[in-house]
Amino acid sequence: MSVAVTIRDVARQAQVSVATVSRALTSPDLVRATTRERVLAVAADLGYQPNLAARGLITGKTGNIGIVVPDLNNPFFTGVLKGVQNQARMASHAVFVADSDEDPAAEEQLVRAMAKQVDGVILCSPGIDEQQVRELADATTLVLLNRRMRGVPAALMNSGSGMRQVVDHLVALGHHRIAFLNGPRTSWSNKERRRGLRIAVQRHDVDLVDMGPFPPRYEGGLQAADLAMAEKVTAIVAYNDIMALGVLARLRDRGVRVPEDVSLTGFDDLMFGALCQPPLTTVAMPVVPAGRLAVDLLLDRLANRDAEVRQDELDTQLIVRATTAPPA
Amino acid sequence: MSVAVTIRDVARQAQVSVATVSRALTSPDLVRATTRERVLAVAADLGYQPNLAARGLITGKTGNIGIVVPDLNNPFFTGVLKGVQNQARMASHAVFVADSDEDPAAEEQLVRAMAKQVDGVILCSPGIDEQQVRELADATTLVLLNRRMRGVPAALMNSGSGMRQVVDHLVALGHHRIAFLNGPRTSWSNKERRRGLRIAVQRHDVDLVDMGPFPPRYEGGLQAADLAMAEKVTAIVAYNDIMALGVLARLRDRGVRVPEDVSLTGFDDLMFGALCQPPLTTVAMPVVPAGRLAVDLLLDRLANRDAEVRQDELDTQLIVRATTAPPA
DNA sequence: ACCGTCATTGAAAACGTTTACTGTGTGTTT
DNA sequence: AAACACACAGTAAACGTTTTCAATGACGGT
Repeated sequence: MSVAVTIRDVARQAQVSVATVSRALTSPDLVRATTRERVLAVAADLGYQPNLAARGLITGKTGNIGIVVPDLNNPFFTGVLKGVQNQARMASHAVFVADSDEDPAAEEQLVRAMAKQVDGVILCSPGIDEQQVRELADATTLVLLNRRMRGVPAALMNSGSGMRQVVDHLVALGHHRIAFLNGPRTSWSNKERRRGLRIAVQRHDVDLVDMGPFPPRYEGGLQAADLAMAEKVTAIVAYNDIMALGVLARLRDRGVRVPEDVSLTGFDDLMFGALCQPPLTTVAMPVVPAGRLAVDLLLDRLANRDAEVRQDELDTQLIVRATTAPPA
Repeated sequence: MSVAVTIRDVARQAQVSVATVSRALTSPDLVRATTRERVLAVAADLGYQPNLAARGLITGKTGNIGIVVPDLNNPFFTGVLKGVQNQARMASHAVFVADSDEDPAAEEQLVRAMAKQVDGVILCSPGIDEQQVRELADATTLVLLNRRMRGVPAALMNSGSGMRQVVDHLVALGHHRIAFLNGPRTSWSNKERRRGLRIAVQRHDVDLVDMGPFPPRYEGGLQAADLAMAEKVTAIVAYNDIMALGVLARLRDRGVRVPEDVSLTGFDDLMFGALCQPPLTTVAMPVVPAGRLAVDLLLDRLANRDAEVRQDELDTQLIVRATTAPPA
């Protein structure tokens, strides 16, 4: 455990005042070149790293950003986290992460706890209610991810467009009766996907069977599969990949062939969709870019607090693999 | 954006000195009950939250812990992260996370950058070399995850025991010639798994074909599958689940049936191993508990710096699913 | 009545920075 | 030659806490 080297140590060894050291490091143009170099050399030599806490105390900026997600085991959120991490590093910011275990109450508390230690927080919370989000936006600088709300900056993914691509694809294959397996009704994502789907469907001659809600997990898919088959649909659009995998497993157990007997699509493009058999047709969500974008929006907002509120939308992309085909 | 309320505001409103407020919050028994209550009431009323940075400045403790992982997209590490997050929250610590993108150089730099802002860091770094880890251990309080090193606390998972269970299982099924597909040679995990395998194999009459190294990913499995089949083995033990999935896909494409023609095992028990077809026999790593344990070890060490170095080991568990069967 | 103990509080120093404010000297303009 | 601007560097105040030290008063024992 090496003892901490402070700005004072550097100052002494470089024969200057602490102010000069500080300036040499943070506003180089304020000190003469020769002095600056001497200071920097000493600093490097001693392995000096400024104490961010002390700096933050006076500047009011911590150089940290926070992100709270509902579940770190969900690849969707870790993708986002990866993007956040990455972009934050580029801007030499550190990242606080908190996992709420899908508990909206915890989410609110976590954001508040973070608020003191970060310049702003990125909130991935499909569940928490609008009123509370607004209060949080008051308490700290907030950026929402994959959720739109008036007056709050947001990094969005255009799932409507993804759903349109799905429908166009299925219709082109000749499907006329399609089931949608809803995820949680209250989730912003589900609303968006459902909305996109309905709009897309209206442009074609297609029956949409709106089913659920189901838990957005493997088990939800197992349960939904039989219900969907009973509706005599020729294609099933699942709320997300994990559910689709559940559907796939249940259909296989029942001897229903995919895509020969029924087509199936997922949403999110989690890695294992590509690895399973047959590989899953799905919509790729730009999660990592979205994480990046969220950081940009946050930093942007911090830089000039009274610019217009940006809500940027990233495009999604249909990935056609092997679970979709013309109906029998 | 609410203005920050400081300890001074509380002091003024409660008609006491700042010292008393501080005491009321951090060492309640030092102030008279009636005063304490008044202070606490005012604090709650104003929504006062102490500024951790300022506190840290004087106490030397930040109340934060850091974790650096090679890849946030790898479920193994996010499992650990989840455990860390969880346990840290219990101890009211916040968590810094950094993703090194598998770059050992970045890992070192990230740990150093974190060092100033955290009380200690948990390092999940199979790759970084021992000398550097030692230097880092000097710079901050370090706990290693899934890697053993003299003098450094570590949260370990007993992969040796997992490998023994795999071998016993395969031998019981009647296998005599088994391939092991190595992951990266330098990785501590690979060494451990390989060591466990070799020891287990010696107790039986079994030929072990030691192959690789292969990249520990899907593509590595694709590549390894053909090589392993050429060795006329009846069972393949892959370094991890992702590789095993690659093997599975390649074998299916070649028309080799699993488990009828060849048995296959993975390692890690990532979720999708259970979801694929056929479900993968593998070894479950207690990743979340390991994350928890790491936090405990870290906090322990911080509490009394000169206690003995703990290196605790968690048990692994063979999960028999459908990719293993008696040889043809 | 005096002394010592103890509980309770306040004043002020410290933590490691940044940043106004001040003070030098140098060069340029008149 | 005087005046002035300016580049550079130092002094000290601030940021929001915790903690040492000292002060006050109450109380019990002699």
